Amino acid sequence: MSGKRNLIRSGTTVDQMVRAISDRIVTGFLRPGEKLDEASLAARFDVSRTPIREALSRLSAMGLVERRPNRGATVAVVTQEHLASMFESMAELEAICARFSAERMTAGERRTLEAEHQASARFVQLGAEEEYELFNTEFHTRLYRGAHSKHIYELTVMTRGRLAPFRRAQFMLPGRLAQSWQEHDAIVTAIMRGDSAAAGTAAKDHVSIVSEASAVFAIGDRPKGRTEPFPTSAS
Amino acid sequence: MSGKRNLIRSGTTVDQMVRAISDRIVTGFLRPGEKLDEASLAARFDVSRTPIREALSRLSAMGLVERRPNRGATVAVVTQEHLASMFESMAELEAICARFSAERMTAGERRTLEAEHQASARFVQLGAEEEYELFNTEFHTRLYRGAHSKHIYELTVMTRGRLAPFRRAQFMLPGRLAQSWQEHDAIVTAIMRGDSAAAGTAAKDHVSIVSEASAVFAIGDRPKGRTEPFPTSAS
DNA sequence: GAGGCAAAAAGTGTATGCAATTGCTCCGGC
DNA sequence: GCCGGAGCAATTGCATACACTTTTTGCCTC
Repeated sequence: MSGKRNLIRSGTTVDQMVRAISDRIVTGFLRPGEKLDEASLAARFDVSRTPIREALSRLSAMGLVERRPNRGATVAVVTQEHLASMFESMAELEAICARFSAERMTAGERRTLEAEHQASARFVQLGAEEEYELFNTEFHTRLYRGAHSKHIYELTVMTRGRLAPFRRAQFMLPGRLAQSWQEHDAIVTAIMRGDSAAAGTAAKDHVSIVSEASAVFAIGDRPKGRTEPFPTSAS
Repeated sequence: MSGKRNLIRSGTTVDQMVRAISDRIVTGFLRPGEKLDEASLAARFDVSRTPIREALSRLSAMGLVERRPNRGATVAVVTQEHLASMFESMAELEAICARFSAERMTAGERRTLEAEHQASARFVQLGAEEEYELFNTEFHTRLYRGAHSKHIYELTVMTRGRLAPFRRAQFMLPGRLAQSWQEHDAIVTAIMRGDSAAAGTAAKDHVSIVSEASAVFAIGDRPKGRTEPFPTSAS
């Protein structure tokens, strides 16, 4: 009743539903294991069941909800173990990307990577977390692209997307910005040297540290009812 | 018209459509880049557009078709490069699984792995390709499970599923059975020793060789109109 | 004759209604 | 008192109808 969808910014209806539902899951408004009734959701957002169904499909593919035929959908229960497993995978994937980047990046790609990385030092000095976070995403994307392997890229981006809800607060920790830059520096240096092994381990360590900083934010541990909006797409 | 769906064995209608369409893609009856019109497909299989749409969504998630909003779906064009990228990813993923298996498998898992592997030697002697192929799938699944990392497992199984259409003929090559067993043996030996590095490289090499044997079978290279049935699910 | 605009046709996206499956409750039997 | 089955309610799956977007086609203008 209260959900007037013409207020929410556009895109196809399904996209809106995906955003709306994933937001409610990620913010803890919908608790893990909770049943997602199609009719209720449709009524809640004032749309028909059709886009809800498709949204649930997509969310299922994203790993945020689980669907069983003829039995409806529930909010995915992400255990501490599963979360750890995802971070672990992320570390391995980033390591692969870094290794491949060290071997395969073109001269131009290397130049840009290094230049942008050096430029980001400014954000660290200023303590500009917002801007650094933005750069950070771009930095990693550059690494994924540099691997020159479309499928690795897809796997990595997908995994990052699944992890996005859990890593929001990583730069809140004091000194994290400077440390992150140092870790990036190790990766960049190794890549510039073409040292794939070093690049791989540096990348893996980088993610592992982020992992530890974020592990506290498992969905199940979050208090109910948080409603502030934030982007769920990791871009 | 000709598509009597009550003859096709059961499961939900969407499942049938997924099977039917993916079969037609994989057998080359539907060519890469070809437009998939929802209405036509619905008429062809004598169902409504609703399950067709959901099937296309799933196939899109599987990577077999590509969808663009408001512009319909097309059969995914898998280039030689993309295929190589998938095999490369597969090699890396299997390497990770093997490494983790070497480190984390329980005593029971190791015992079973070794026992089953030894038992499979019999299939090699007999030249029982069918049975060996079945065992082979199970062997690799055991490896993925042994990594004790749910997300790595998911990524690996997903990638294997995407590759399944392209690796059918790998055991047709003469001597491939025996060679495959030898490669498995190297992996198993390393895992039993707990030598994760050796297990990783052995697994990577194993996949790389399979990759070379299968690379010829890119979808684009296949003649049109092949209709013999074969399983599309990699189980 | 070429380019562009507009209207119609084709096709996707969404809504609604009906069929089928699941899970539950209630009744009867052991 | 407990277990099992039949009927019923609730919910998902599928079909059909309608709305909107995109693309094509044909006409008009330059």
